[in-house]
Amino acid sequence: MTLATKLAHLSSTIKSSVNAKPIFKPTINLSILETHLQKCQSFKQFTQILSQMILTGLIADTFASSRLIKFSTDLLPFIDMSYSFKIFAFLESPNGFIFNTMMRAYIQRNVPQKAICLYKLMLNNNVGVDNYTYPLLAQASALRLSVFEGKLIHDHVLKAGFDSDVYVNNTLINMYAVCGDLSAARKLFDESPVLDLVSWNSILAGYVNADNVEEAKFIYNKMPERNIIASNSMIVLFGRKGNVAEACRLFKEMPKKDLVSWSALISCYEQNEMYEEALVLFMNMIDHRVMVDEVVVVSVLSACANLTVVKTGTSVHALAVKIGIECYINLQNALIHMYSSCGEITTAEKLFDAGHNLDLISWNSMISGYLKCGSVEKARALFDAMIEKDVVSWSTMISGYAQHDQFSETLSLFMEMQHHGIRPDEATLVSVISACTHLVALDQGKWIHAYIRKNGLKINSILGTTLIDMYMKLGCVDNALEVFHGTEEKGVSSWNALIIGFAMNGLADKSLEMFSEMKKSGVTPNEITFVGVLGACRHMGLVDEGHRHFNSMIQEHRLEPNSKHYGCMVDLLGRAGMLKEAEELIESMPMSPDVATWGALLGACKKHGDHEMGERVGRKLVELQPDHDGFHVLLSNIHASKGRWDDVLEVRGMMVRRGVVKIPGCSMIEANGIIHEFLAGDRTHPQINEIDNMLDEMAKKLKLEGYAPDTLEVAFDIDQEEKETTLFRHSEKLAIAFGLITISPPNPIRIMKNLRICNDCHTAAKFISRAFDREIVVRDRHRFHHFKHGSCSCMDFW
DNA sequence: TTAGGGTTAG
Repeated sequence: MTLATKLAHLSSTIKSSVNAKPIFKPTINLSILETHLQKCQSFKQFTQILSQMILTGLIADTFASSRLIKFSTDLLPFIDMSYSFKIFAFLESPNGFIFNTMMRAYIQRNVPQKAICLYKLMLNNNVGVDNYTYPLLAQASALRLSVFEGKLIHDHVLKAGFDSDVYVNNTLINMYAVCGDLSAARKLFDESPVLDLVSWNSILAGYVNADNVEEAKFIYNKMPERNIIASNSMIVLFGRKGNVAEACRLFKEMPKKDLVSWSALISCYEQNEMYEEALVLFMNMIDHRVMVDEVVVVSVLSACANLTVVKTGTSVHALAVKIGIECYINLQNALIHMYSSCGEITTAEKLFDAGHNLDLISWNSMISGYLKCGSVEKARALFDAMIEKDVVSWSTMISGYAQHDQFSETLSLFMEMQHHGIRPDEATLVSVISACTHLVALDQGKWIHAYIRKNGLKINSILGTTLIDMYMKLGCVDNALEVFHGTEEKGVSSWNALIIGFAMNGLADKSLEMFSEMKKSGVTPNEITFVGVLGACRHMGLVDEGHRHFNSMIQEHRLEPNSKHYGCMVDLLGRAGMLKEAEELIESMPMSPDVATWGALLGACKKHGDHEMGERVGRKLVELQPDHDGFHVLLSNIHASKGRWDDVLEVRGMMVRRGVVKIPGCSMIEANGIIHEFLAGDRTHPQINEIDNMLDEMAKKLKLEGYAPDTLEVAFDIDQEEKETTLFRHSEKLAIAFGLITISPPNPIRIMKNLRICNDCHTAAKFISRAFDREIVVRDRHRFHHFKHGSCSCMDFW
């Protein structure tokens, strides 16, 4: 559309929109126009001025119409841009001034493409461009992030001969920098005949935003004059790069600081997880009577959220109200986030309900707040109510499920996320993988690993650790190793996952080997490392080596052993039959021994048949934790193994009186992507008949192999044959039978049990692995058992 | 004659 047709088209619109018949005789002229416009209070008054201008013909005066356009686009908030454009289009021959004003208005409203269109219109209609036009065009290209367009503008600048105008050059430098073409920006900067402070700041900003510390430092050091904006940018850059010391040094050296300087350093602390320092500096800032605004308050609130200091957060909130900045959307987000992070969900709820036009961040904060205080359902309801969700919303909800042990929901929500085409990030995948681990969903876990590889996602230290942990816990040692070697940033946790994983899988020597390799590579072991190392010794029965590591932990690495480490040692000694030493170690503990430690000793008593000590420890334990099912069961089993059925009944009676419910043994197995669960004696599985047949076949084959049921495991006073039947319907055996039917060789049959595998099932599994020539992997509450050719990786030491 | 401007930092 040419300008002429455009004008013709629009002049009819504008004529009908203004009051063509003013009540008063039109009196307007150039000398009073400015006063009228300044006094103009409403759209109606404005249309009266406009109609008077049309009727008097004043509109044809370019100066008058340029004032009209300036007021309508910039000074009168009740006139919208489309109306201004109608006036503009109505003008017979707008000059360069008027074009520039319109372009500026479009750029301010973030519609740069219209500014570019106007420029084309200018060229087509031979409207003279000037040195004010090009900075606007450079800015428009910068907003559109189009170097292509920016280069064209640059060409026009050269042709039109404005290349020695410092404004023009500065906006072009900025355009190149914003669009990421730093070499073009630098070339222009180096070749520009005119440079001022803004030129230096613009090129510096380019390097700062590109995180190019070298070049930024070079420019900063060469600047003819240190200016506050440049120093502020450098603080920001150092902060982003984690170089807090440099940022601090620069801040201290600055002869003059402004609000942004303080705020930059506070945010630097906040970004580098130095939350306390951020708060201290903020207090300092207030003491120095520096003005505070909403940006710095947002940083400070985030620090409060991370430190969960709701008291400080509340006073910062009060300050925000006092200085009248609480209406800012970012501030509202920060407040809601702070309160919900601190567990003050009711306060967060109030702000959330009262706020309007709150953005995604607030919704996400509320979801995580609800999850933090355990209201999974409320979180889900809010999540479902969201019209727009981002990856954070999905990840928050997904990890919420995982944190509340709702692993099936974790996976199904992840599937839904995929369905919506949302790309998961590392945080999402960590939760999903951990859910796979808990559900023994190896196929799904492998699928996610493949997804990571296919999509080229970076395996950072946390994600790597989660994957290693999954493969180890699912008995896939080789895959775990492969992930470990493929992880670039190996943190102490990556090593830990490997050390613990090897130990768990019965490869204690590998575990200890890794430990020395870890030390060689310069990674400092932590408490968790020693849980793995001592665990490895425990699984192998390496009493001396265990002692050595335990002592080195204290003497060499200056780590304080916690109850877990003591528990390991007690278990190690106890299993080796050194019951006396184990009991002494418990008594020497600096902290009061936890139930797990006593439990380890109780287990050892049972194993070594120390009835006297077992009873003593057992009674202590049931007193210590009267609601714990396992200890009652263990105590009653000790009695049962001695055939003391009266005592068994007494313990069982105690359990009934105390309302202790024995957690039923449950085995899980994944087949074709579906998780199947079996309880002892379970007959609910749809393929129960086939399973029954397989159980019969198993029984026959096992008898031939010489298997004898270990009826001592059945702690009920029932007859022998009945005991054998009960034994043969243990959940592990049901799962193995099901595995034999559904999982084709050579794939191993992988089973997870919530409790420890019982003696008889352990023996039976060994026999089955030989009789059926199948590999069986059972992960129980404690560790792994890889059954192959009639023996187990734990070498019967568990 | 009168009128209009650019850039950077938390």
